Amino acid sequence: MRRETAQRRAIEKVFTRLERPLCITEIMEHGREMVGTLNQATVYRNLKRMVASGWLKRINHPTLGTLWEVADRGHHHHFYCNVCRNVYELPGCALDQKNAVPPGFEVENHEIFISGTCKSCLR
Amino acid sequence: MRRETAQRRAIEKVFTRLERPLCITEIMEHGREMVGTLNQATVYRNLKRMVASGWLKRINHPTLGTLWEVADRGHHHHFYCNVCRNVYELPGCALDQKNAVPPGFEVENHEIFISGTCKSCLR
DNA sequence: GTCGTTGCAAAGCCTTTGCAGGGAA
DNA sequence: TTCCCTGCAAAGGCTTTGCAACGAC
Repeated sequence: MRRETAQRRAIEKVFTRLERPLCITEIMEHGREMVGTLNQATVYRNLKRMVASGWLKRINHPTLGTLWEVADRGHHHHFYCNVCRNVYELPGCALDQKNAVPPGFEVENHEIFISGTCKSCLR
Repeated sequence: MRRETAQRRAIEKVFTRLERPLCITEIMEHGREMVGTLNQATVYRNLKRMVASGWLKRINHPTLGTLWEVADRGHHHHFYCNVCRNVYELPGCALDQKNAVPPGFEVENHEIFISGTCKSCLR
């Protein structure tokens, strides 16, 4: 049976507080503020379980490498600002599913990564 | 000055012959058919130079990890078949650029990875 | 002969795994 | 008390780097 531990609660809190996709370093840093002894192996093990349970989603970002985010946010994609290096969640989906693949192909899944300059950095 | 070597020519030939995105293992295997002593460090160094020179493009595929492909094929994206595990090049681009990002954001680049079942595997 | 390139081995990241001790139920 | 979970250290992939020898020019 699954057990509640301070480490697991800390990791969950990092995600619910920051509300954005996070890399392992960010998860470690913020998690250690709550549990000083928090170990990377523990974090990886918990992330893996949280992905398996469906609570988290693992993302392989072209620029930022591996990120994790809470899965219950509905279908969306990500924008990476080359200036401030923040990741923004893009509402909705701009993929034209009908013309995405040649006839006869069946789409099951897709990922879109957009990069550029965000609103604040453009001003 | 850049020098022509058998290793470099072999790597180039692997790409021009196979005409598809390749992982390091495939490049090594096919390259060794031409240069038996071909070393992985050599391949990585050359791939890096070929990307820097603009001849190759490095792709961080969500499922397959790092792939390299010849860059001069125009804008396109990739389809991964979950059954036969092949990567297909998708002609054109099904991204609705106008509605892709919120107003005030500027798109510079984007990548789309679609997965599903290909035509042959559906039959 | 010069110096860019290679092969080999070692090192560097990121992630996983083995193991013994610790703690939740 | 049970046995899941943690911390630590080691190991496993993938990629890069240091170095001496090689070879293109």
